[in-house]
Amino acid sequence: MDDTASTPRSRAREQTMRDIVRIGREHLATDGAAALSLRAVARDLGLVSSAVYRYVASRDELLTLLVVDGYDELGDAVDAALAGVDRSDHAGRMAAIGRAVRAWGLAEPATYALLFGSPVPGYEAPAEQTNRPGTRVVERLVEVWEDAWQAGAVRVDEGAVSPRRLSRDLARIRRQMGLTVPEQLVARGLFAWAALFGCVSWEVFGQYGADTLADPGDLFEHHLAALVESVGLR
Amino acid sequence: MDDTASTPRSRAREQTMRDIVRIGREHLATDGAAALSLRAVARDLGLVSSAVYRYVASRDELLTLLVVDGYDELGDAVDAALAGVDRSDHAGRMAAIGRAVRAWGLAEPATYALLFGSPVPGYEAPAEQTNRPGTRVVERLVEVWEDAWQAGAVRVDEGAVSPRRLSRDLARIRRQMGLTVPEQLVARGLFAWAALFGCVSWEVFGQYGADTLADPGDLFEHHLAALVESVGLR
DNA sequence: TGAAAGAGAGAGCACTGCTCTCGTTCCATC
DNA sequence: GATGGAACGAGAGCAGTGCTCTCTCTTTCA
Repeated sequence: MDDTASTPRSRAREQTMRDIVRIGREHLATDGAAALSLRAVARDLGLVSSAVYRYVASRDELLTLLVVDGYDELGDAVDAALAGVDRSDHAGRMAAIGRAVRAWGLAEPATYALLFGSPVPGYEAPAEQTNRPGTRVVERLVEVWEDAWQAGAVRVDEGAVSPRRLSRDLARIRRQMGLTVPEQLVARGLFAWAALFGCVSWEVFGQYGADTLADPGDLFEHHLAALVESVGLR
Repeated sequence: MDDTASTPRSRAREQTMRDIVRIGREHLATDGAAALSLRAVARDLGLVSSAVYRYVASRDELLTLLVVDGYDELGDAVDAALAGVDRSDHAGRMAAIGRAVRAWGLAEPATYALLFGSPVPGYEAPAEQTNRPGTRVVERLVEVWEDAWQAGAVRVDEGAVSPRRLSRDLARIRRQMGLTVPEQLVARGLFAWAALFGCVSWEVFGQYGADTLADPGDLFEHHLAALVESVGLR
């Protein structure tokens, strides 16, 4: 709590920081990451462009703020969705995560694109700020699979994965995350993770084409079934 | 053949157009789509910026040229990969398509991002120019599944897909493409299509993290097995 | 109370996409 | 074969961008 050290100036500063992120998100939503302009944010803020550099060192740093903000919002959405599903309903929990990701991606396509679309050229999200919020979703997925495994609700080969090089990597991941699931399930989990976001991206980015599907949500439910099946949940 | 109507000027024009696309691709590869600058292309071409507007109406039109060029190169890569696989080896053909997409994506990440990553804000690829080259890969995939189905090499539910709204869409797609495969396989095909590109995007866009895997190609082979399985190929 | 730090304004640099005008060069048609 | 028109390249210019530097004024804290 540094409320104790709060002066009028420091409070004003925090408010301005919040405003910058808020306005930045609005611009991101309307114009996309490539067109995100510090000058335009400054204008909306009623400041001259140079003044915002008191708060944000560069355009890239603003992007980082928006990345962290986006990951957190997505993480919160997933957590909220999971709150309504029984812990023993593993397939239901996995589907809930998928639906939450899809719903958030469709609601915030620009932020979704910033997080999961093309990397912004010349910009690398600083790992120390984005790693933790950025792994919230996959952590939840892993939790579901681990729960399901321990409940005996996963049908999967238990043999080692080939080649040995991959098997070593999967074993290390297992160890680092403290999992009891077999290597095969780690591999299938990585597949389901990438495939889930592939399905969502395909829809958010409009790859299906405009008039192909009456309601893409119907197809997504079908995709979810395939994803649940791919990790062997029953 | 409009070689007959070829004048020195028209030939020079065609050469300049080719140069613009070539230099544009170089800039795309080094700086990404967002940083693609007509002025920089003009400089490399030895022209003043306004002169390139004689050839390309706008930055967006240059993007369209690069999109078409990219789709065609990817399509050629997939066709070349398929040429080496026996027509009756359906799983092998599907895997070959996947490997070709992955290899091309890793070799041309900027163009891959332009085609399959975040949409460029304010830019919509004109369907009449990009539709045909843009559907070459999925057409090949569909061919493989259709072949496999007709050879009795697919294990899939034959019942109608629910809900009825989705079933109607899938039936229409079946009809429009002249397929004999059941609706369930169309749905699974759409899943495999999106999931395949999800797996490739995850790798090209660096979502796995830098030091997670010794050779991501090993994991991709595992992903391919899951994809083949997801459409019921045997 | 006075020095230090924070905040905003404004000018400026190099860059962008794009438009307009101006001579020059080529080419098809009379 | 001359000629009018189209194509071409250059250059200036507009409005925008990220970012830096300097200047002034205000707040904070010792």
